[in-house]
Amino acid sequence: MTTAQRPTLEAVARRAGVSRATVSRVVNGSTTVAESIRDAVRRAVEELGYVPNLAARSLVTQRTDSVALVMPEEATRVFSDDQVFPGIIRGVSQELEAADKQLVLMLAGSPAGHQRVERYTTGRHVDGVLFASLHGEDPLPGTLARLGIPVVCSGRPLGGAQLPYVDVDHVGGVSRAVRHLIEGGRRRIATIAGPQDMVAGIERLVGYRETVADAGLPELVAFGDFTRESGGAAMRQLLAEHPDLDAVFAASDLMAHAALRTLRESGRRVPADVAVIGFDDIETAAYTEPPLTTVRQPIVELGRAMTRQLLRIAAGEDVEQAFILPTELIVRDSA
Amino acid sequence: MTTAQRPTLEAVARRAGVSRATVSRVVNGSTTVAESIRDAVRRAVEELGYVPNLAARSLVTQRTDSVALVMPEEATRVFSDDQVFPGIIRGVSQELEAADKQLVLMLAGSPAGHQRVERYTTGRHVDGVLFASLHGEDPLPGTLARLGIPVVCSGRPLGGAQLPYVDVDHVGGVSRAVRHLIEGGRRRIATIAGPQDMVAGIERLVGYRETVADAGLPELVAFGDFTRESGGAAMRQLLAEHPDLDAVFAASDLMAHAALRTLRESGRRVPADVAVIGFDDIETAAYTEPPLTTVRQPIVELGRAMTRQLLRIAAGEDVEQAFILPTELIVRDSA
DNA sequence: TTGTAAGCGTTATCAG
DNA sequence: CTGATAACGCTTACAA
Repeated sequence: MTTAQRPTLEAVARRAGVSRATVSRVVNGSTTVAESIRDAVRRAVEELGYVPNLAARSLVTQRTDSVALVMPEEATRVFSDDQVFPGIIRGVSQELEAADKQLVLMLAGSPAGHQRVERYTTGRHVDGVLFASLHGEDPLPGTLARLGIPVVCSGRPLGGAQLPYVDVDHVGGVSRAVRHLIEGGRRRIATIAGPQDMVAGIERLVGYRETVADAGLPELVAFGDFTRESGGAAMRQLLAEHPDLDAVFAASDLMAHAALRTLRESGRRVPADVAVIGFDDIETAAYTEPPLTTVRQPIVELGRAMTRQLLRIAAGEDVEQAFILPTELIVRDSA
Repeated sequence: MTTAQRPTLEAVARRAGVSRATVSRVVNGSTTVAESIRDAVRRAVEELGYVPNLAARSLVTQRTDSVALVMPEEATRVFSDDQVFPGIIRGVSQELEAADKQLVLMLAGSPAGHQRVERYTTGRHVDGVLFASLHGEDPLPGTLARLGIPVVCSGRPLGGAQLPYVDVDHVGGVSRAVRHLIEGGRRRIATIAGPQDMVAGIERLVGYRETVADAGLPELVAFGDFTRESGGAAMRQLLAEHPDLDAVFAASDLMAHAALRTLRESGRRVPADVAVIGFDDIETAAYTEPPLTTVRQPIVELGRAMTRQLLRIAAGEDVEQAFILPTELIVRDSA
């Protein structure tokens, strides 16, 4: 260890011939410092390569200038080629950078991981916590909120907790997609629904159900968990149960992708025999065979919006409990 | 703000009827504490819901128990459906969790972002820094190493710095792939190379060049930047310049995916007319049309290996400068 | 084995 | 506008 002693405020103060307090003021941009002294301090900081010790600072300010982003991990999908989580990370990261805060990423898959997250976040080691897409009714967000720690979730928290969240308009997007199928003359429209322990899975199914019901069409439902593998299985099940289906809305692009392949293997042409629409608009969607019509959700923007809300809460502002971003139907060749 | 005063060591000490030092010992697992006292302290900790203040702790220990993972961001590919970066994040995260350290994620795209990273990491706010796939000759890793801050890179650092790194066997993997093409009777084997300011791009091209040269075959090269879009353009260029090519090795699966589509649009059949092999083995590879033969790299393991090396360095151990993980050819239908 | 006490590097509160 | 000085919560010699 080349313990190149880092310069402290003290060192800078000596060099600049002022007190620690003054250096602190300059470093923190206080305006009540004489021009000449400020310059001298700045020079000393520069020459010594002084960088504030954040631990010392946060010990007294009670802030850490860091924010945790908690993601469920067990699901392989977190980092499969689904771009949802990476997109959120990116949006969060952008917004945090603008606010000069650090992103602490926590994957909470295993029970042990979940405990770790709990200990860390309840321990006030971060100024706020962002939850990405929870499964089931996780009590942690509520607990944190009760402790006064700023929290924002992506997706309405299940279990009825009144926590601020940001989400996309699932129902509207799905409804738009299903209506597109109906307008295209489809009458036996099936859906490959997502997991029913996640808001995204639940709401997209609601959107499907409402829309086919409004049109007086039957419900043809199979379930998946957003992954390709599950999508393929669900598609096979649908074909077995309803060989005459003429359209499928899949609650994720990955499932839609697998459905495309399953349909091809079963001898169906897309979209001639069966129209397919997905949800997400991942990059792959434009490259499937045929290119996938899908519902785009502004995922990076979702991450940014979550972060902005969190920072506002941390700053003591009031924010609306729900913040919903629009979705958009991207029409390609599959429907 | 429900400033529910968090209990401090002091509070626990009072409650347990011992000194702060003793509580500290128990909390940190010192063995030199009497059984009975330990239990009493544990109970007090439990009852008060005490969680150590990390800032205070790191102020005295000079450790932060956190590690930074720096990734270039400007490239859209960081969070496109390329699974490289997410995979690394996951591996790093797993290993860090085992070591009970936090992951601080830093995207260093813009010059401003890069500066932020520099300030933060040189400021010793983390116990070590992991660099994921740098572009060009970034001086930062070397600077940090000189400051005595543990550093590990993914991929041999360009510019000749003697820094510890972990990488996969690019050359071996590509060589294996190209030989597979040759064994399949291909003689006009082209490559869509990656960016030449990244080790992965450089080494994969080297692997191609060496192998075709050994076989006395011509070099047919076009460049991309690992993205789908660039892969499509490169494929078109190759077809224009060498309409008689009978195989393509693309330095990334995304580029291979786009090549597949471009070949189809040009009326070529894969693999009948042109065989295609990619690199990465992203999940999508199994779902392309036709399914993509590719070189698999153990990307999560890469993240884990980087982290393990970093932790060893931080613990004062010596580590080998290069740690290379094997790659594997996954044969599907495209070649 | 346990307690005392001295910092760790900042910021914040007062005087001056 | 500037400088002492007291926290902030914890670890760690050193004593007892």
